Amino acid sequence: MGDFGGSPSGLELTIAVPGLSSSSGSEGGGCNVRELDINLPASGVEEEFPMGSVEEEEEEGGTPRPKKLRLSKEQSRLLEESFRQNHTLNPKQKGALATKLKLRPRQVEVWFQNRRARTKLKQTEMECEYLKRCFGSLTEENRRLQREVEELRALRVAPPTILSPHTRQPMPASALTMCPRCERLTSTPRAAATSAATSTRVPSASPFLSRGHHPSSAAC
DNA sequence: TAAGTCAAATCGGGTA
DNA sequence: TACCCGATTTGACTTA
Repeated sequence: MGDFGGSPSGLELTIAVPGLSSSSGSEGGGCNVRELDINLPASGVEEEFPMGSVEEEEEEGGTPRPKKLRLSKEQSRLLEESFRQNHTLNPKQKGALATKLKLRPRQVEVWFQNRRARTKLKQTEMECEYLKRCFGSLTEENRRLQREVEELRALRVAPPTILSPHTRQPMPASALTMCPRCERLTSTPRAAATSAATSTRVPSASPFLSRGHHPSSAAC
């Protein structure tokens, strides 16, 4: 069971979560319940209202009437249909629907309340799943950035002397920028030129130097 | 047959 | 006061 077209308990979900398609579903695996048609005076008890109606107190010695209403498929279908059109009912609609379904208005009202609750619960579950996934990817991203920070800190402890690729002169770290595409350190020709005049450091290799980094990047 | 699931119904509080 | 909502209870039904 478990979809809207046919299922009495299918949930209509409209959650707007990127990358999530609303999979309604599943629930009520056991809705192949015995269709006790509460509208039929089968047990000779009720005509208008199925159970718990105001006027019917238990008649002694009679066949025990079902204690709990199970809506027929047709009733559920009509209720679902009307729920799809409107998630709340005004008193007029409620009365009309109740008459149509041969239920008490209160029962229609309760059905809509429970239906709204189920919809909300389902939406909350889906949001929860989505947020879990967000948390996972953000944790991963955080780890990656932490590693990067540590690597950069290591560079600061023993400041590398980087040769300008343009002038072959050592340049200060302040003249370096990060290429946003390939995430390597690089320098602008202007910075390299100015650094050439001031720096006197001995060259050493750096794994972050822009050797072979992305050539078409703007920062490169 | 006990445990689990689903949905109808109830209860109590908040609100327009 | 009627209505809604969240929490809870209750009973029908399924499943392991």
